[in-house]
Amino acid sequence: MRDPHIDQSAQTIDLPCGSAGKGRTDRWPELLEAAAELFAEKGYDGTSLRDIADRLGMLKGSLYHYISGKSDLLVHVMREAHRRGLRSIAALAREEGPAIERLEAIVVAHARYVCTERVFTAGFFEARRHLPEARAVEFAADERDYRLRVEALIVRGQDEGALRTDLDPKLTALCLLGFLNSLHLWVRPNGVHSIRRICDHAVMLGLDGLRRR
Amino acid sequence: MRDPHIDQSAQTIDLPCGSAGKGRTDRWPELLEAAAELFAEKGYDGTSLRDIADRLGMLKGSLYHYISGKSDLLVHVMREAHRRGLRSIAALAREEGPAIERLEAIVVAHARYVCTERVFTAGFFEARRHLPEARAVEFAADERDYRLRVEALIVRGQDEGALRTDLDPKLTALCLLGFLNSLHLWVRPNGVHSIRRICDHAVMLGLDGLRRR
DNA sequence: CTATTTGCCAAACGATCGTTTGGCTTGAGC
DNA sequence: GCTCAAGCCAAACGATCGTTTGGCAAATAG
Repeated sequence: MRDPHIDQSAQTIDLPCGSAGKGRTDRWPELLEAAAELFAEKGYDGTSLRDIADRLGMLKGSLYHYISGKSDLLVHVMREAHRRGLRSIAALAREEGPAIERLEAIVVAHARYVCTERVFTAGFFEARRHLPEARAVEFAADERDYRLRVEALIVRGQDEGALRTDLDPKLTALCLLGFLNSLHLWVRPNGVHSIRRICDHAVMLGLDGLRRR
Repeated sequence: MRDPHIDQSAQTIDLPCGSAGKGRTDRWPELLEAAAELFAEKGYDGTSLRDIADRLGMLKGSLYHYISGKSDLLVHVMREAHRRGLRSIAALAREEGPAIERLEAIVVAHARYVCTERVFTAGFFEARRHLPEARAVEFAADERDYRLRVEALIVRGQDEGALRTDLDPKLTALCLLGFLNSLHLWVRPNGVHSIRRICDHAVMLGLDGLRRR
């Protein structure tokens, strides 16, 4: 069986399917979206291949033309989530300028991504839970790198006099990122609060604090 | 089959088992702890009754002397989590005194509970996902009540001049509680950070903010 | 002592799971 | 027109799931 997805380089942003064909139907994007959506909604173990196939209007056995197995979808959901947001957000941590401004930009971008790409964010964390250790390391390095850069920004913010010095950089980074990564758990797609306001409040809670100055 | 658990009033703090017996083995607490632990670790659908029975050293069929079915465990895990912490934490929101002090007390107590009772907190949110709508309303009312009280405290804190007035009370309460409820996702039981320090940082992030004053 | 209940085992049930196989249909390339 | 691969259906596989049933051994009550 063909499997153009497994070996696809994580560096490219091309669709995992090597569809250079012209008029052929290729439902890989649909499959990926359906898998992420169902994983986010019902969990990995709670989603059967039949559920996914139903959403595409096909039988579960037919999915094996696109994937090598159910666990295969986990990796691709994570890669897609990774591709859609984490990489570009992490890039913000590498730019220059005052640390406090970089932190603000990161918080806003991270919050915006988690809120707008709710499905893939939830799918990402759901997938990570069920990924075997060997597969998880592929993404763990990037996450760790991202967290360390935020940590470094906090340290630099302290040195530059913008951030209070009585907090532990690592613990603070964990709190901040943990908070941002949990937004998708309660933010609702068509909720009463606009994403813009949610991002504003994320900055207020994360950086400014609630206390009056 | 007996089922002393289903009809047990949610008001008492007695163990769900009516074990007035003297020397009998009654492994209900073990069962509850094992279920919560496995649900938190592997998820509800990822945990089989055989997994739970194995941890107690018995066969899966034997569990039906304690429960009426697998979904039954969900309700009991949530009730236990509810009993252990949420009720006492919510009580803090009803006490008197300056709003800002009440908020601080709530944040500390909530963070401490989520960190110390990691298993039942994770089990609580895992259980809530898989609870049928009809069962979920039993707990939704308490959660909503708790959130509304935090909201009211934020409003009062604004009126008293302790909190900044440019934030939306409801959205802020959602952010704050969402942050606290997500601590269990990355806090590790025997991690390098003490619970005390984690609580301190939760207050810093949630109330004081990171910026230097 | 006997009678009854508790706690658990042993075995089986139907249902559903992920996965495999073989074949049909359609459209592209030569 | 022929060839070949893509895309999907149909049917089956063994494994595991939650659940039920019958029964045995020990402890309790009378």
